[in-house]
Amino acid sequence: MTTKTSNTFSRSSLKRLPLYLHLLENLTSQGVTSVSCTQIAKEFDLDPTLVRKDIEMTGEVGTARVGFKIISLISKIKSFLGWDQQQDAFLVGVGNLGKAILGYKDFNKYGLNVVAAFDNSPDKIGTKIFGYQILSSSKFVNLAKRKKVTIGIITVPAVFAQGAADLMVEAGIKAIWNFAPAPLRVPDGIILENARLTQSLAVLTNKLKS
Amino acid sequence: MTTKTSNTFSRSSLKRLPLYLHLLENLTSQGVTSVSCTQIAKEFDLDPTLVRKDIEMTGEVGTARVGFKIISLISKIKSFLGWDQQQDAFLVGVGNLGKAILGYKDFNKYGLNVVAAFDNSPDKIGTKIFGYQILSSSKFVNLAKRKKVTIGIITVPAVFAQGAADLMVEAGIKAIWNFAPAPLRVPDGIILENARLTQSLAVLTNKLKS
DNA sequence: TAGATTGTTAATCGATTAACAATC
DNA sequence: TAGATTGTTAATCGATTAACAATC
Repeated sequence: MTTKTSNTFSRSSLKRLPLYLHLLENLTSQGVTSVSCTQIAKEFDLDPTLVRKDIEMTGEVGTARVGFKIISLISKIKSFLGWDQQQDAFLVGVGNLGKAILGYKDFNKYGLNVVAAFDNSPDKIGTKIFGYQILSSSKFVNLAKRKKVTIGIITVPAVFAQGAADLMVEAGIKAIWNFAPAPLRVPDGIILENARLTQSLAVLTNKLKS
Repeated sequence: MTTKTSNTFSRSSLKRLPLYLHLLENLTSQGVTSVSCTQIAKEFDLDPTLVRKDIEMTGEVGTARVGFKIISLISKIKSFLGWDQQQDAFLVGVGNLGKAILGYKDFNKYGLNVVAAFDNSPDKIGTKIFGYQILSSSKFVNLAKRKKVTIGIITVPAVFAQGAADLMVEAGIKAIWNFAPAPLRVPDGIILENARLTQSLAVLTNKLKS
């Protein structure tokens, strides 16, 4: 097999990997050392072949009749997701959701290292939240360039979201994790990942109605 | 066309509707009264036919050469998503994320009415957060039954998530919105919607790595 | 009218599932 | 060895896109 140059994987596959990872870590803590696709699949009501293909994507190879070595599989998934090393991130918008993210220390297990938080409100600038000194958004671009920050997190209200995204693009940020319920326009080459709670809620409330 | 008895719609379609809704509301506030699928599609880089099918799902019909009446379309989408009336919800787990949800007043635009919040920690029980009196989890089942609450929101740490879900099922809750990064087991018939931030983050960090 | 857009059917594409030989 | 499981190829399924007649 030749190595693909443009590795683009399906969202669906990518989103299953954290589930597997969680299970694998639980199994490890129980002393289990190997696992089969059949077992993983049963846990999440998936087809074993699907799990096998997801794992294949990470580069891990198994052993017939035995399955996969959990320790090795965990490390392959982490490295495939980029969770084996942390990327520096700046957060813009210290409202309730912004605060929640600042307070969630586990993100560093998921490749994310929030290093600074910004806001426009004079009430917030200068205060400290979960150890983060809140900075004025006007300092964003210079600081992000200087520190070569790669990820921007947007937790501002919808109307300010595009402005925040523009700042991030200007600052040379490579990926934006957007929590604002607004459609953002970013240039080609900038990775944009929307984490819109209302979309998830839409699925729930629609099903509830039926 | 006969009316389907078991209306189950694709997640992908359902998740696009809130995007359309947001745009339509913006257009309305600008005084625009009608819109075509082509316009909507362009806004989100989608195929116009896809948008047309999504809209068809809501039951709205358009006019050839003119498009759709925005006011009517908005109301059809809202009603299709169940956002034209609110469902009562109880939240369990008043950590950072739980607080953020309690503080986000806009959820009532999305069919969700958070009426009470619960926690296990004696430090939190009895305190007030964003106007919500924090109650002991031990009161959850009785209160939820009495008030006929339909939605449960789980914002506890992963290890307590299954316990919270079990409480909710016992209390006769119909749908669970789960923010804990743990796989939950619920009986058939209970709607489970996972809002897992780590899945979204996985897509972002993987792309960043390439 | 002319032509943009709807509504609808057919084609394509990609993800999931099934089948099966190889293997430990 | 026997048989469970991997790795891989083929079939299916569902979502997206293309094609096109009807219509305002």
